[in-house]
Amino acid sequence: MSAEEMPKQFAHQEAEKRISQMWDTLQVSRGKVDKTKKPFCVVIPPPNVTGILHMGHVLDNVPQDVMTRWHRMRGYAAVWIPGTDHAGIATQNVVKRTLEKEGIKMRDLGREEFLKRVWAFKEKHGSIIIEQLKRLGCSCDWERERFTMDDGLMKAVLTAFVQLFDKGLIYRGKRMVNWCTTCMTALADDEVEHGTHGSHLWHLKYPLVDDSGNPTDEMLIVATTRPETMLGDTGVAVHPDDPRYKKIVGRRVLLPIQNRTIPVIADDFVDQKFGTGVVKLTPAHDPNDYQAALKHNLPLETVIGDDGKMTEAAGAAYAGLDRYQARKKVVADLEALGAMEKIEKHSHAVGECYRCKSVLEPKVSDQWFVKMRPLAEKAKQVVVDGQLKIVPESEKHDYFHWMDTIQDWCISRQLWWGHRIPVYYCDSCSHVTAKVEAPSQCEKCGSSKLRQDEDVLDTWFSSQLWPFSTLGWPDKTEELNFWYPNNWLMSGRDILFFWDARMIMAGLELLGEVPFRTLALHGLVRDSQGRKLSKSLGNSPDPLNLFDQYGTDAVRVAIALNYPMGRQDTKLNDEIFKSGQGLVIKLWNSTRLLLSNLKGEAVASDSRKLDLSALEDRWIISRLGEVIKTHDDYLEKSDIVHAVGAIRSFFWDDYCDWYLEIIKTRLWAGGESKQRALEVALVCQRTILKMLHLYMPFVTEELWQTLQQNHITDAAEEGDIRSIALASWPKAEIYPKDNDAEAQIGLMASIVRGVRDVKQNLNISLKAGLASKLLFLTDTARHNFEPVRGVTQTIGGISDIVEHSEKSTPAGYVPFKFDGGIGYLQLPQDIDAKDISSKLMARIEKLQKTLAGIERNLQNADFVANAPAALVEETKGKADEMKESIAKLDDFRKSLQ
RNA sequence: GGGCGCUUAGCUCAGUUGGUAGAGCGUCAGCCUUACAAGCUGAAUGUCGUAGGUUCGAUCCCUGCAGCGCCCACCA
Repeated sequence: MSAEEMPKQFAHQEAEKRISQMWDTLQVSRGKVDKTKKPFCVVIPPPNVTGILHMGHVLDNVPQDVMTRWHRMRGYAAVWIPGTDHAGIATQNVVKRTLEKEGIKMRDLGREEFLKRVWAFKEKHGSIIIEQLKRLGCSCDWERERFTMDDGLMKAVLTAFVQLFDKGLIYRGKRMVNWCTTCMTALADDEVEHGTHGSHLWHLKYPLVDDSGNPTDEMLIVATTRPETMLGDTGVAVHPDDPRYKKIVGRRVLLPIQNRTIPVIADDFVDQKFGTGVVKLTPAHDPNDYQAALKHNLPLETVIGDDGKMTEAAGAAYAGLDRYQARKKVVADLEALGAMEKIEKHSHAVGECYRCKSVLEPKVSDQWFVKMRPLAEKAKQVVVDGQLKIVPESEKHDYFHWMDTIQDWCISRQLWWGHRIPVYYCDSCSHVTAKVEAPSQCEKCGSSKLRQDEDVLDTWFSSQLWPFSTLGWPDKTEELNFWYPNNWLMSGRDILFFWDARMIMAGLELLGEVPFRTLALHGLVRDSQGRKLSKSLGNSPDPLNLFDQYGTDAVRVAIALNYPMGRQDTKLNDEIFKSGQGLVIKLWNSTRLLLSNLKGEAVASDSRKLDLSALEDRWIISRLGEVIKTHDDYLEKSDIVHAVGAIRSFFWDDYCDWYLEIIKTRLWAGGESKQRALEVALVCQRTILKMLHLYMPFVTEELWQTLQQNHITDAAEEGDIRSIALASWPKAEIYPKDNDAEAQIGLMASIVRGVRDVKQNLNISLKAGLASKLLFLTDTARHNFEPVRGVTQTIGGISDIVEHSEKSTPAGYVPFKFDGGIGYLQLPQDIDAKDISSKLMARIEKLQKTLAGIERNLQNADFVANAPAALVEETKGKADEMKESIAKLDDFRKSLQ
């Protein structure tokens, strides 16, 4: 594609597809074990296998792609491993609902048949999210794609279970767990979301009974938020020190409706100040009550079943009723009996299922648990001693707190879709064993009557192995040896505990080493009103639509520039994507400018040996070296916002607005000077493309290819030029820092801005070539000016510049301030003196205000005495300069009258 | 209930050895200047949440308060 053919715009839709194919062909994202290189490994947070791409994925994956591409270009043996998660509850529910639409009930189908359906569903939908990640431009090694239930990972999961089981870190126990009546499974504690609900506090009257069991007139009032559970009450508790109730401890009350008597016990878990200070005890349906019942030997009465409907034990009138219908009926029945003292408004936190949002029931059942204490200690230590870095550091607080207060992890789920727990029970001798391969007979008694546990493992049990299971663990593969620990992991801070923390514990326990060196956390994206993105609100933009509309590069760079690092969340709006698109266009057009000046000629340069005889060339090259360094320093700290921001402002402000404008005259003039300008400009352009490639892979590849086709080469290039993704990362050190050039161009820019300011204010055309005089206040400024005299005239639209050494403002000239001096611009004849005068007055007043502030400081003896001498000097200088400017402006204003 | 974070221009947010505040967007004014009007040039705008403290000097450090948000938590 030559300059003449270069389209005016980047046709992103067509180009992205073509470029993706090219990358596939060149295998740019293939990661290979190469011991001559440094390893770099990132594993993707595996999206749900049946999921579709949403903004959360974009947020997770853009920085991972940036880091992977960066390391690849820097010569690391980089690999980014993709894959998907079987997502137990979520996937099972999706398939279950799909079947229900066809009138098929999961339980009727049976376990085996149902699982066949889920696998079929997975085969059909599993590749969608992977294809979408490709569209996002993710440079994953697609040949290494894994699935948490593929054969290798299945083996890893079972091995992990068996190892932990054999170490005694996994045990089975009867506990009160969180039960979802919709998903019909137990959940771990952190799978519970707490929502505050407006509800009521019902005060029920339980009559005390006399010795022969007959109700008396003495009433005990109990307060409850769940009146339906009273059907399963097996006791009533008061605080042992509560003077109101001390004397009734040990007596019994009559439970209304059920008409049985239950004991009054004393326990100090009761809060005397809450409600009436009397707590009804429903051990089967409340964790506190359960603990109290264990202590006081109270029986369990299960009145709510696994499906959320009342059981037979609730009584014939209630059995089969939904728990909320039962609540209404219990309240009505108690009122009819005169057993309702009062009903108060009350709001309280209720546990909800993180998957289906239905209110959870506490339920006593046999479940499998992981002992977390010993694991947590180690996991905490590696962060304390810096083996594992958490970015931003502020997240450490939450991490430590979680580790400190950790409870055992319930890992068994009453689901079918997942890794079936590899535990075998012997029906003959009751021996329990865990094995990776299903045993055919009991290892203890030889019996063949073995039963495998019915439950499956929590999805997160397999996810926690991801950083090493994807590398082949438990086998000792060369990948595992080379790429473990991973270098960097990015995740939303919402899964810090679900996933990140558990990977750390699992990695330490099973491999004896941290799973990754750096854990980078990001906040969430919200809509323009600050609300969470959700399907139900309809405020979640479909990333694929955004890719179509703005181009994938625009979306990626917009996200990078607005990245919610750490704690803060980021609000999304169309503006950021539009400005991302603006950057794509700017990049495109800057390349067009250079190519249109080539006229098809090849430009072979060597970025190590540029002819930098022109000042502006020295300047931009100096700035270029600086920005590479700045960018890399930021990325080293995982600070993607400032990293990409540094390139953006270099590209737009320094390179486009100043450098390209300055060299235009050389480009038009032709000759040797033009050739040198092109060489320097193209070195910059190519370097900018490389740096922006991390963020905008498609358009930079397209432009890179265009440069290649135009035979624009760099002898210093060390990478594979067939794709920019394989090219070598720019080296800051080959671009000489030039402080003089920076000071000189800085001075030029300052004078030009002053002239433009005057012209704009006086409604003079920017092109009008007016004469100017300059009064230098420092020798440095005088010295720095000579080399930029020509450029200043050209860029500033100044016909002639002479030095002015007198104190007074020359007649017919208007003064302006620049860094290191005062300039005077010749005034055209035809200007409105009155208008200018008032504008000047306003400006003078503003300056005087600032000056007053500075002088107050100087007049303060304490400041002069205590502040550093250099600062005092600097402040004095500032005050003098400002006084000078004010005087000049005022002289000029007077001269107009 | 406990812990943490945030509060800076109209909006979204930067701002570390404490020295009188910046960007992008928006607004206003002027430019179709032969890469880009999705562009260029310039301008306006702030008691840096509030009340104190430390200091010569506080957006920055300390304390109280208010508002907002997040995480954790078995108060029926």
